[in-house]
Amino acid sequence: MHYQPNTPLIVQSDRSVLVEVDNPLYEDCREIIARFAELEKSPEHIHTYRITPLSIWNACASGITVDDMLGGLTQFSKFEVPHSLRVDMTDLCSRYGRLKLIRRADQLILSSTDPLLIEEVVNHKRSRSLIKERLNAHEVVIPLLCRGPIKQVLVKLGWPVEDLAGYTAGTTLQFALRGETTHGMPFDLRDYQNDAVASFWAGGSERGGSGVLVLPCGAGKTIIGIGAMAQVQAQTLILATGITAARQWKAEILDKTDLTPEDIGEYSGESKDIRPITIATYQVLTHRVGKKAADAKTDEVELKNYPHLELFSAQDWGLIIYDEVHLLPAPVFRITAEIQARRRLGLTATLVREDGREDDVFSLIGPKKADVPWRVLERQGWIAEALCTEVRVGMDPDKRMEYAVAESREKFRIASTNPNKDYAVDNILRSHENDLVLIIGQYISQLELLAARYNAPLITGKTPNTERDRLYAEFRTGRLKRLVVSKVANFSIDLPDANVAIQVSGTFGSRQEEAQRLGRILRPKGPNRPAHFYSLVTRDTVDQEFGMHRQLFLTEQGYRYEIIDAEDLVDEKRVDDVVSRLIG
DNA sequence: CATTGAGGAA
DNA sequence: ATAGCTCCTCAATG
Repeated sequence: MHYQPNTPLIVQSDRSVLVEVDNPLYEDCREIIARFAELEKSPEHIHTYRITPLSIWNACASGITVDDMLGGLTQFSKFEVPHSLRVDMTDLCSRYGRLKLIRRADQLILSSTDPLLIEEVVNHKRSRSLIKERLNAHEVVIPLLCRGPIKQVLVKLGWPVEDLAGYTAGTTLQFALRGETTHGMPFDLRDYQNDAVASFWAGGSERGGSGVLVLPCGAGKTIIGIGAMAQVQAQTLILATGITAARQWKAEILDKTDLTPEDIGEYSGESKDIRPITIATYQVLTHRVGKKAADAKTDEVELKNYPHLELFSAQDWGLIIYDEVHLLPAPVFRITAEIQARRRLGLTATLVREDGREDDVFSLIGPKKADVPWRVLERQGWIAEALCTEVRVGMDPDKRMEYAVAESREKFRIASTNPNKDYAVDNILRSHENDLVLIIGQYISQLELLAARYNAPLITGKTPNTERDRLYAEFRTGRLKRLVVSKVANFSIDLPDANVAIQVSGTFGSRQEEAQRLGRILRPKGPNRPAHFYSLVTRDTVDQEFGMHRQLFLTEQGYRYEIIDAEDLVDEKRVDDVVSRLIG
């Protein structure tokens, strides 16, 4: 029976793992367990991670063995790792790859060395209908079109399939990466970018060529996508979240490769241009015709209602890139199930989806091939060091009364727009007078007040694009030092970088959003010039609870929030003096 | 024929 | 579990 009082972990048989944050070994420990466990809760002192089947299988797919996992737990665990958990994890790991999809002649075959498992698949009512014929005790034939659906079903039954059936090459498109950009800057993939491309491609024609790469904002996801394209050398379909992202892809491809504008088409609401490299928006693909709200209650996606999905078979694509795979909409899952013979690359900052379809990403796009933790890039100097602070603000008695009697959805708004947050912003701004500051929030009315208070321009969804560009340009030159932005900050790619972001309100617990917003300030600022991220929450309200949930993802990435009380920000100067000075 | 704005969907 | 944003389409403007 071993006992190590000074290590930070408590490992429990219910697959939960508790980590002491204040332990000196915390950092080392977190880096190891984050590879196969998901962070569930992150209050001040003890964080809870959970080992899930999917987190284990993703780890297996990125090359981590059960010995690595158990070794990591044992190294940092105070008490002996429960025997039942060892057995449990060993079992889960052994499930990955117990079923394999292979191709023989023109047939797609599901095979296993375990005849009982084949028996189970043949008999289960969910998988039965996807089987064409039984060959022998170890093999069944799957119709070519069921390659996606069988994987989807089996992962839900607890049997993740390793897909070794290979890919069609697609129409060849030869191009080369440039040694320097159009601006004459030397260009080369960074080491971690090369590694990411290599892990996507590893295993050659069968294993390599489908999967998800998890990378922080600012790590150069497009560059890695371009690296993968260069590896494949075939016509490529790229799916992006929006039209700005699509154009960003085009600009990057033109800048970093010898492809010309004629090679690249945009398929969006505005233009339906199909070229050897085509970049489409998720939105245009999910646009449907015919029946409207009436059939919305059925989950079943009728492909004929989505005419633009034909884009997937419009060309003989050799690679399909899914940008921001955690946002992939349902109809795109549906069509992706049918094109499993095409190489697929998913790119994302987080595998977590708020809709819980992580297992479909796993089955249909592919398992996680690699991830690069944010803190690792920070240490290498590719992204800025960030200091995150949660500022807890009190609420005045009259507001507290209003809050107490309000409906639950009103409570959120009242707490989020607590007027005392303004004073906290005053004080934060005072310590960042020479910095470029973004003030980000969720309620337009709150932002209007703040914009007026600091005489700073406000950008919302209805700000015309020309006006946005003008303000962005001014902010970039530094003539304009503070900018108030609404949720546009979550989408707009050309939003300039700042060193300071102050979040005055945010969406209900969205980890995604918090990550996006922190990403805004992560461009390197030089040594000893950290970026600052402040998140303002109203003490003892739902605002504080939601704040905690939003922070989960960043904590998982290794960021630590300092918690301070707004009252401590106030120094000898009166708040009113500060305000008048800022406005005047 | 471009640009602009309203309305709807997710 | 909101409010907000984006992108779609269609129609009206100059």
